[in-house]
This record gives sequence, structure tokens and C-alpha cells, in this order.
Amino acid sequence: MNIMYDIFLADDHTIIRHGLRRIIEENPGYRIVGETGDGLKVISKIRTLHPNMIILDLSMPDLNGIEVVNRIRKYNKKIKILILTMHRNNEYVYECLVSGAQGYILKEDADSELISAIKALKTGNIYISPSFSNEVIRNLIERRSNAERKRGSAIRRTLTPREREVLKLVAEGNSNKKVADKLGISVRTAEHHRLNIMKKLGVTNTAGLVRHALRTKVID
Amino acid sequence: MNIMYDIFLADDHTIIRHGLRRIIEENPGYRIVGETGDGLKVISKIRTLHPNMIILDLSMPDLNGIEVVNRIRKYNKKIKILILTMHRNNEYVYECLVSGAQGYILKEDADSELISAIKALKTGNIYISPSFSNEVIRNLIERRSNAERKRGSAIRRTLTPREREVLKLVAEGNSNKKVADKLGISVRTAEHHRLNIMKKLGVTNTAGLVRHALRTKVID
DNA sequence: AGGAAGCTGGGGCGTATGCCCCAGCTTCCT
DNA sequence: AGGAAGCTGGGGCATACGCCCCAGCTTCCT
Repeated sequence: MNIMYDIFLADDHTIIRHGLRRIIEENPGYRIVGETGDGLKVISKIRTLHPNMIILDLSMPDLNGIEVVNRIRKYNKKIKILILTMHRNNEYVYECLVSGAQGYILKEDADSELISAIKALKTGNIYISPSFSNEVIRNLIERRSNAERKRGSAIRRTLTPREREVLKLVAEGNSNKKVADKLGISVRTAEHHRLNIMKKLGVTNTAGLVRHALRTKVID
Repeated sequence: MNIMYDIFLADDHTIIRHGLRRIIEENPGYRIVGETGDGLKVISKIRTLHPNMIILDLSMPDLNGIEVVNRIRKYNKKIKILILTMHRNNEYVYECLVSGAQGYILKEDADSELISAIKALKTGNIYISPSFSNEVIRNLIERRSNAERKRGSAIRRTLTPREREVLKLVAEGNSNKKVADKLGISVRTAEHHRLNIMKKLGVTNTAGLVRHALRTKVID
């Protein structure tokens, strides 16, 4: 009897989950051992199923996809995580990879990309959809490793209260000088906060900060 | 028989409309001649009611409030337009004023503000809620008059197709140089587009551009 | 035929960003 | 007592941004 590679599916669309199951199980050696449409239930389900890999949609109700990645990583360091999503967004790729995912492909990609990704992750590689510019991703990864070199290992990604204040003011259109005035600190400190925020969020300019602030409801 | 000052209400919340009617009609000389909760129906309704003033909520279904202002202005130059909204946003104030509104007050303001605004507009004045920093508004108005000095009278505010392309790229985080590369134009031209967009939108930096792009669904 | 609007380029200039380096202090936790 | 994390400041530097100025060309409309 062959050793099977067990995969768990997490996606809120039932039809998509079942389509994925068929695509994957056409390939010998791979088996879907379970599935869910609820991000909150991923951990409890894999606890008994102990799959080798989780294929995860980022946009599920109740729990943010990246948060699911974090929880899986906290529970088990060995399970491979493949993100399968509709979001063609460099920052999402970055966030998922630093959170502990090994792959990121798009729902608009061909079936063959899914299989390639699964095989790549199985053998220990990282796989990112060819829809993404390698240049951009490589830049982000490089920024990450620079940041990691500075401290122990995992880059700290959650913003501090002060950083959240600065992000809010920056996203509202304040310059570093105005941020400094409003918070009663020096321009240099405001600039320092802004740079730390950018490193944590994996963006390289003001536009990225504003998008993140709006996405995470820091403003508006 | 006294001459009545006729007011039309446009707000998608029925209860609010009826509350406004009571507040306004407590004041002798003022009368609500009609109302609607649908931005698309404003013009057809005022065509037969010919009110002196329209009190307008910015966030109505089917039609953007600022677009309603534009349509009213196109139909009739004399009707006073008072914006009554929940949006405490300098850029909205600016956009409404250049579109042809004479007043902007907040739903969180006191009833007395509403009456003060109505009376101010009736006598030909412009009225902006005291909740706004006079300094900021004055800056915006000044930018407007600078821009108007350059050409005949009304500043052109709708973005051209090319400008929309540039806005999208800028909001996605591209520098002027990258925008230029992607569009096959010179950096100077990209910069020129960016500045024109900022003037039209009444913002002064990248953060404002990104916020506007997200608000108007140019990206995301 | 004339004017208005859009797209394209450039000169110049002051300031702000983005990104590296460095450091001291407090607070919290082990 | 020691370390980690957060907030605070600064030096330096290349590049980008924000804002004026100028212009030619095409397209569209009256």
C-alpha cells in the first residue's frame, strides 16, 4: 500500500472545494482527508485528521485568512500551507509568506498550477503563481530577510499602538513633519515609526501605507 | 399672504427626512415642498416643484451625491444646494463647493446649525459647519481660486481616461518613473498628469490620491 | 476657422521620502 | 539581573515628490 499525501481544503465556497477535490484526486498519491468553509474550524478539524498540507482560501467568513495561517503555524510547524485565492495582490503574497505559508496561487490560474504548487511544496520548495512578477516578490522577500537578519528570526508584524497612531495620520495625508507636530515628537522619530510600519507591512511607499490603513479600517 | 421659501429634501433615510421637515417647518417662512430618497429622481421632482433650495445627503443609493449636485447645477443655476451629511471630510466639502453647493453641514451638528445654514444660503452666503477647520477649508478654496484664475471660470473636475490610468497606477504604489515606464511616456508627463489629478481632486499628496482611488473604486 | 480640451514634453527648485547607520531610555517579563 | 520590545532622537544621502513656469501637437466641437 502506497503512502498517501493527505490534503485538507479550507474554502468557503462548497462548489469550489468539490472541484478542487476532483482535480487533486485525479493525481495518484494525493488524497483529500477533510474540508471546511469556516476559518474558525480549521484547527479543530486538522487536529484529528493530521494532513500533510492545507489548501487555504484567504477570504473566509469569521476569520481572516492570514490569521488562519498564523494559527496553523502556532499549532504545527510542519504542515505545508498553500494559499489559493482570488487576490492578485503582492502584499497578500508577502504577508502570507512571512506568516508561514509556502505557496500562493490564484483561482484564475490553470489547474496545472495547482498541481505544480502541491508537488513543489511537498518536496520542500516555495511556489508562487507565475501571474506575479518575480521581481516584485523577490524584492519583498529580500526586505524580509534583511529585517530578519536584524533580530532573531521571525519578523514582528503587528503594529504597536504608537505605530497605529502614526499610520492613521500618514494615511490621512499628514507629512512626517505634521505627524511629529501632532504627536509632540521629533520629525526623526515620526520618520522612524513610518519606516518601521512599512517594514512590518511589507510596503515601500506612502501609497502602500494608505491602502493598508483603509483595508484594516485604521481610517475611514 | 407671505412669500414662502420652498425647500426640497433628498436623503435616503425616511425617518431623517421627516425629522428634518419638522425642524425646518418650525421656522415660519420655510416650507418643505417635496422629498425623495433616490438621487436619480431629484431632477424630475424639482422640475415641477421648483424649490428655492435643496437639502442633499451625499450618500444616496444609485447616484453619487456630488453627481446629483452637478446635475442640479446643469438644470438650474439659481437653486441653492445645502449638503447635509455624515461625512466629516475636508475633501468632500471641497468637491461639493466646486460642484456648486453653497453649504455643507454635518448630521452630528446641532439643529441650530441647520437653520443657520438655511438662512445663510437664502441671503446669498456660503455656510460650512463649524466642525471643520476654517484653515483647511480656506486652503482648499484658495487652491480652487488659483486654479480658476488659470482658465475661464469653473475648474474642470472629472478625470480624463488617461488621468484615471495614472491615478490607478499611483494608487497601486508606482512612482512617477514606473508610471511613465508602464504607460510609455516620459516621467515629466506622468508627473504632469499626477499634478492635474491632485488639482482636480483637491488633494495635495499621494495619500489623498490613494484615498480617492479607493473611495471611487478606481482600485481594489 | 477658431477655440477648448487632452496628451505630450521640458526647466527649475525646495522639500519630503525612503533607507541605511547609530544610540539612550523606559517598561515589561522571565 | 538580564533580555526583549517600545519610544525616543540623530547623521547622512540619493531619489522622489509637489509646485511653479513654459510649449507643441492632435482631436473634437461649434
